[in-house]
Amino acid sequence: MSDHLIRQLILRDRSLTPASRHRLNSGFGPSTTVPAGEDFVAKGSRPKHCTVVVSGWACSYDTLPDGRRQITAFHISGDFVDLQSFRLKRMDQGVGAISDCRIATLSHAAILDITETDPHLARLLWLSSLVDAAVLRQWLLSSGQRSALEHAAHLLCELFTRLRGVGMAAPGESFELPLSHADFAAALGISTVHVSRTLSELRTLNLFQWRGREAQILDWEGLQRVANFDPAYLMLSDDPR
Amino acid sequence: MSDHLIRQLILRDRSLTPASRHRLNSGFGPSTTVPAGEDFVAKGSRPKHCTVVVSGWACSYDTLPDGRRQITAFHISGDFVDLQSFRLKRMDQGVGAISDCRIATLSHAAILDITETDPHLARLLWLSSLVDAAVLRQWLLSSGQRSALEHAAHLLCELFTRLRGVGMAAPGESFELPLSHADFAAALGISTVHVSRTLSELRTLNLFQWRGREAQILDWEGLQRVANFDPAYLMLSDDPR
DNA sequence: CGCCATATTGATCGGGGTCAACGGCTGTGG
DNA sequence: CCACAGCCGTTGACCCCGATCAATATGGCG
Repeated sequence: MSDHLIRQLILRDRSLTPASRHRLNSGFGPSTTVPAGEDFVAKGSRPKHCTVVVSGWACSYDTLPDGRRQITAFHISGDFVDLQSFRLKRMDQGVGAISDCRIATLSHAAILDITETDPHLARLLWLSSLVDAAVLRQWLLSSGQRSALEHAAHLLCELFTRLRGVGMAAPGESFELPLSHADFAAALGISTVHVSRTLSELRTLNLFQWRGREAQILDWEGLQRVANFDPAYLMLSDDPR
Repeated sequence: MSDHLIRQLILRDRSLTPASRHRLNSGFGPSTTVPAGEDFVAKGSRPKHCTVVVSGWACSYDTLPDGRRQITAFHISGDFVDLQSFRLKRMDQGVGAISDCRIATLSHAAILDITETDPHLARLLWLSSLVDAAVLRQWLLSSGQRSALEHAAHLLCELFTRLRGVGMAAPGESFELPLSHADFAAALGISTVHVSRTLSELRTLNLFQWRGREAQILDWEGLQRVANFDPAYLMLSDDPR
């Protein structure tokens, strides 16, 4: 179990005690691997545990009967992919691997026990699901009000900020973005053709470039300005403001 | 304090004890009134309590600097409007009254105490925020993939089902829908002009009609079919399935 | 090397936006 | 009791962002 989960939690609450950290870590089973493209949580299932991404990229998605597909979240190293399953019981969406992934699970029984005996840690898990919801609200704002260019820029700002939170990206450097244009399109709610045109516009504006699995932000200030991005909702920095 | 909040919680967990119910209820301050159109939770504020709608309709929304506005949730009687403020501290959106509202508040201190000493009730509050997130995922799916007609139908199905949950709507009867077309448009992410056209199409299809504040579903099965609506995500029925 | 996925580019189409004029309701003051 | 204002909803005309269709690169991999 990599420590990216703990690292994210500490970014959100410095007062997490070593005892709680250890307790959380020791609750996980051994990590397993999932090949790219394979689902590891099925829509409609009733999981008995919650899953964390240890390495690689995954996404949550929902589909309409005729095949239209909406990605509702991207999950990177250290993210819970289905914390909601602890209480919702039945998955209202599927979760699949985008790249080859390693994943680890924490049983619902263990989480129940945390809520009974470690309220501080329990509140932190609750916070984690609240941040997921805050991200969803931003996606909804983007989907409803932002243009394709603004929407793409905003999503890239979000992903970069989150990757930075677990040390997988740094300002000025390129970072790994193992998505296909089809994934990106399913997250933005636009066609793959328009993804291609939108990315080429971002490149033309000297804001962002992406070739294969390697992406790079060329103008961080400019990209945030286009997107109207404010990272506060991600709760990944300690500055109290 | 009306009992719609408790009613909703019990729909989601029958095992809520009378002691917990009483404890929750007695934590609320006296209810106050808010006139239609007025905001009662400001974006960027740091609330010290969470607010519940006792009667009337409210909405959460976010705006872009140039004025584009996205409603992210409608709140009816018995709904928490900002449960996330308990942990997120800073509101990432505003909440305003759509019709004249009565509201009541529960201090963060009281919620903190609940998490320390009544884990069962705490889990139920957590569930409540998880259902809010499930609703958001449906809104995102609608916004990204459904046509305006499907999207409108889906939102109407959601609202009707939730109103029924608190006894404010019944199959075959008309119900109060105190929204303007502008509100509806800001929730769907379309223009008011297109709201008008879309509603007129629903009327033409004999699915739904709405005049002034009074709305009526003409064909519940048909409306759900157009919307591809499955109420399971709202967690408002007890059937275990 | 050749295959199949994925990405790009061009041409055309269409859902929904924008602009504008009009109609209907409600409230307020004369 | 009417006049009129203001807001909200409706309808028509036209426009544009992004969808769709189609042809053409590109590239990872057996």
